[in-house]
Amino acid sequence: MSERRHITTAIFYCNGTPHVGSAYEALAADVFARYWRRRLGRGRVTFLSGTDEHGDKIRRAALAEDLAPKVYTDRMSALFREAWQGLGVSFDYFVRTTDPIHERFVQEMLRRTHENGDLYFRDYEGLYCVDCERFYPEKELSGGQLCPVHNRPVERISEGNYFLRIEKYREQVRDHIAKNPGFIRPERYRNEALNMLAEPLTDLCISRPKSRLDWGIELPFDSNYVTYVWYDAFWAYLSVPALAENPGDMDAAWRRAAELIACSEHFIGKDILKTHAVYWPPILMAAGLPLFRRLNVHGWLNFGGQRMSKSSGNVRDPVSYERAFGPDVLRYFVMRELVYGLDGDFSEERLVQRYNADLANDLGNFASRVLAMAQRYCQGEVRAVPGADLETNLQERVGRKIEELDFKGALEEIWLLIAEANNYIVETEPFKLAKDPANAARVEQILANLLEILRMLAGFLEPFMPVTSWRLFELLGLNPESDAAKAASGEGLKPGHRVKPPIALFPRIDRKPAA
RNA sequence: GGCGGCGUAGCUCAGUUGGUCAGAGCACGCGGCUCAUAUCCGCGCUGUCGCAGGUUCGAGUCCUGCCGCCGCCA
Repeated sequence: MSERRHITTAIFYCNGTPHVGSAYEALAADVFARYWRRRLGRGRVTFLSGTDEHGDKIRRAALAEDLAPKVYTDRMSALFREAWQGLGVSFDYFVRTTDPIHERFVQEMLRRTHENGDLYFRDYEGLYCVDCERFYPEKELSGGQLCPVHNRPVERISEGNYFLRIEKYREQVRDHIAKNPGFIRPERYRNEALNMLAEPLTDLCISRPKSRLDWGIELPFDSNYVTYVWYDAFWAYLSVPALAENPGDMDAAWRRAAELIACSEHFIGKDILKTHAVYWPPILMAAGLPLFRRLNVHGWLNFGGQRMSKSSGNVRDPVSYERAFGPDVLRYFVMRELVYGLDGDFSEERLVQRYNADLANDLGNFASRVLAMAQRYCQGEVRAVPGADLETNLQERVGRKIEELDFKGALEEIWLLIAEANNYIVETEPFKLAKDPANAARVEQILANLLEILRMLAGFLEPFMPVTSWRLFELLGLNPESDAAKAASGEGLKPGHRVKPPIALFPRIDRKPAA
């Protein structure tokens, strides 16, 4: 089958540093991407993240530090890229909206949309909030002339601008959502989207006059204007990967973009549901492209019960957690603790609890005791063919849960296997049998089975905990690259294979480390 | 103003279409084992499932009202 997936995180607006909330999104998308890579093969999956670098707010932030916008965004964008890399986020593309390739693609899109006749020019006068980068109708303003979001004065601005006809596509979009239950998920967000599409839409203003703001992509048909930042940013999902293979051939790139969007799984936060459920589909249609495959909407990550945000000052640097607790720990925590789609709470105390209970006591200790026994009773050698009676459909159950975005449930399934395996040790008592040489064969069989379970665990864990998975494969004397792929298949350990002595993968944390 | 969600053991939460669903994990207590990171295994513990009514043979599970949080739209 020619099934493909194009998985994207939001294109992060880089006027601030990455925090645990944005990391959560990148991590969820990464688990999903890693899962599909194993399922479909590397060549059939692309995974993209990136930064959104145009617009007034960025220009002002740069100005405040006395920097040229591009110099400023070079720096900010690198922070995101490095943070994701530090967390093991395995993107294939990290797209910057200031990338010349992206800009070229956006201009092509503008040309096509213009030719299709869905752009028009008109004068517009309204009350504008610089921070929101949008106009407000008078009745939405709070306290007379204040922006309802930022509580600061709006400016009256009159200017000609280009608009995109989106009301024209509203019925079509609504039908699509109504007829495709999985298109927006979880379902609560699908219902909200349908609600938003119940009333007529105001056409989207997609330009800014250069006289007011020149930090943007120039319209190919009017050099006095640049695109509005939102309109530009959506296309980061497609621009660079579409042009990557055929830098010179716009028609080929356009066909590639059509393929990519049709298999796109967007991961976004609920704050940008409207832009993605209501605006993005008509924008695509106006450009003559198919719709994306799915929108996967997640909730907020609170910190100690409070909304995590730059303004409340409780943002945390996600990478510092990896440094303090070790690789994969933040990944494990947010995937295991939070229900995708719902708001969740993040706290260091919970993280330590999870770490000790699940990682140190269950997973780490299990690996340790199995490898120790293999060493002590079999000199680190596999001496029997692992039993065929081992759990076989776990693979399927875990996979289904990941596809449904039930990351928490998938991990619970995996931990059930650890519990069963621990139980198996208690029931069979290999450490007792080993005291009598007559039981050697039985002990060797039990250990072969246990090592095989460890091997399967290493495979199941890879999407969630890539470093841990890697280490487990190494401890098992296997090659993380080549052997990981067959982890869950029947190709298990063979007699004669040697494994290594245990190391403490997750040392218990007795006191809170200074993070 | 309109629409929607949430409120279940000390803590964090699961709970499909109404009938062994009153649950899981953590924490706590007792017992077992000693291969293992004082880890593992077994048993136990606490709840009027926000409040008040209603439908039903039977309701966390449906309906109404109320209280307390929180979203979205306008």
